[in-house]
Amino acid sequence: MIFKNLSIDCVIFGFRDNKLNVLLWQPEPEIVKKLLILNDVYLEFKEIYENNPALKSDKHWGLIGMHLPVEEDLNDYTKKILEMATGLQNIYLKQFQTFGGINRIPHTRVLTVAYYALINPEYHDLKLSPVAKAVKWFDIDNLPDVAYDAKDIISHALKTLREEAKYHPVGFHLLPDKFTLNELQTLYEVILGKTLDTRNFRKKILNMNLLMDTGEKQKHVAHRAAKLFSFDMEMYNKLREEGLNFSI
Amino acid sequence: MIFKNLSIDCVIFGFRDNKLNVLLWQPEPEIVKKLLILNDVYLEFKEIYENNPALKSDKHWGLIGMHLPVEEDLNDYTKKILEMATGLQNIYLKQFQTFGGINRIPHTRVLTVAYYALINPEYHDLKLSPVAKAVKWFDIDNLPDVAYDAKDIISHALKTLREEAKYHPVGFHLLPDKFTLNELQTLYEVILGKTLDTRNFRKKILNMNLLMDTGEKQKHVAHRAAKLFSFDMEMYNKLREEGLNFSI
DNA sequence: CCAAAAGTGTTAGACCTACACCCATGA
DNA sequence: TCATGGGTGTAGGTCTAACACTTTTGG
Repeated sequence: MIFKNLSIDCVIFGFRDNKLNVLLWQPEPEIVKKLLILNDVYLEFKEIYENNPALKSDKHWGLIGMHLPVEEDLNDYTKKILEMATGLQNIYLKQFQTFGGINRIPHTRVLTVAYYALINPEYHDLKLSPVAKAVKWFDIDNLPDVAYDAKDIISHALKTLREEAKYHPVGFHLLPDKFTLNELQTLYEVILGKTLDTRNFRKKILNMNLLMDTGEKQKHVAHRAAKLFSFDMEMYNKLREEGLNFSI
Repeated sequence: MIFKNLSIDCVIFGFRDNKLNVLLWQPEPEIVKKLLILNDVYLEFKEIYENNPALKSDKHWGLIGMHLPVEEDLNDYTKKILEMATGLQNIYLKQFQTFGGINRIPHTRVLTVAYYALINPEYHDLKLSPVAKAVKWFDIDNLPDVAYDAKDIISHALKTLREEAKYHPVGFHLLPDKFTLNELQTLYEVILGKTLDTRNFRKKILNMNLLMDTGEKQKHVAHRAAKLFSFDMEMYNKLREEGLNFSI
């Protein structure tokens, strides 16, 4: 049994080509069917699906999400949805808002608990996901037509992420294990929406003792190769707890 | 019609006797009945009520909240609940988390959208509320027995409030319109859980240009009378947007 | 050797911290 | 006049902001 009036949506952020992207899906009938069978909720879901023509449109994309089964824990089930959609485990995930407007979805009343997730698209293996064919990254400044109030949800997620990134070192989840200082700087410029001074940025970051020099360097680049850093989990967890001021 | 598996809970914070307090209620049958009739949802609510013996206990207190009527907007309805419970309008209110654990409430599955509110107890008129007799302030470090997972919800609310207070000037909602710098300092000491240096606190606060000297002073106090300040709404809104570092 | 990005240091000003005494008031 | 809390200044250290050139690499 699922809650017909309660769904979960995930705004999955990734950092690609120096831009923030969001992972959206387009529910194709075959894929939806597969998903539903996997979850033993076919009939109920089918009803919801049939009653929502927008879900079948091939012009509209949607946030990755589902209705919550009655017997599932809210947070745990969201993790399952994410694993299914990305093939990744241990994703950074944050519940940020529950949307409960009256007319957000026509002809029915559904509340949506919204989460955002931060992943590194490099590690995201579309082939591992049963919904692979319908999943695609979109530049956050260039979203397609999107179902219902997904745009609101995305912009709210972005606002919350920006706020969080000011004071907590969350941005790292969007990078590969090894990254250059310039990649990190660009990421923060994109998240915070302003340009940063390179020298000051480096000083500040390195002073936090958050980064470890891996000893490796970039390879095959047509310019001086940059050092690769990874981040120190222990310090990361400490700074996450304490908070920090990143509003450079 | 109400959502039987979706409720709203409000953690209402007030600042009394130099301590953070929470407003809790004890649903007495008469009062519950009144509430239910007011909301035209008597029968459904009665069923929920009858099936939850904990709600009738006179040992347990609960957060102020109700199930959401299907035709009501989530945020708007929460405001209504608050107005009903406190007699106040325009309360500072923040949705901070939706609780969706499987066994949070025995024998039934209810998800709860939780909010916290900040009010100044001075202005809170119990007589204006239809649930007046059952409502009481409790010191946050000295809570009574509480229904279900209310303790979790309260401690989560407190954590979120602390986090918010570090970077946004929200504490002011807990004070009367006119207050002394020492009241403000004590409030921040309580919220942040540490003592602050008086001289440094004053310098920092006054430098923000957030406070206006009302020209008035305390009266009838057995010591030098302190200046009364109010705060500048314009600057307040600016600082709320921008964020600030209050982690003194 | 050229293009492209990596990497680096200094200075002036702002802000933070630590710290101790006199002042105004009512009882 | 005393008890109580209100109110103030300074100095040293740390952090921030602004700013331009040299280094390394592959093509």
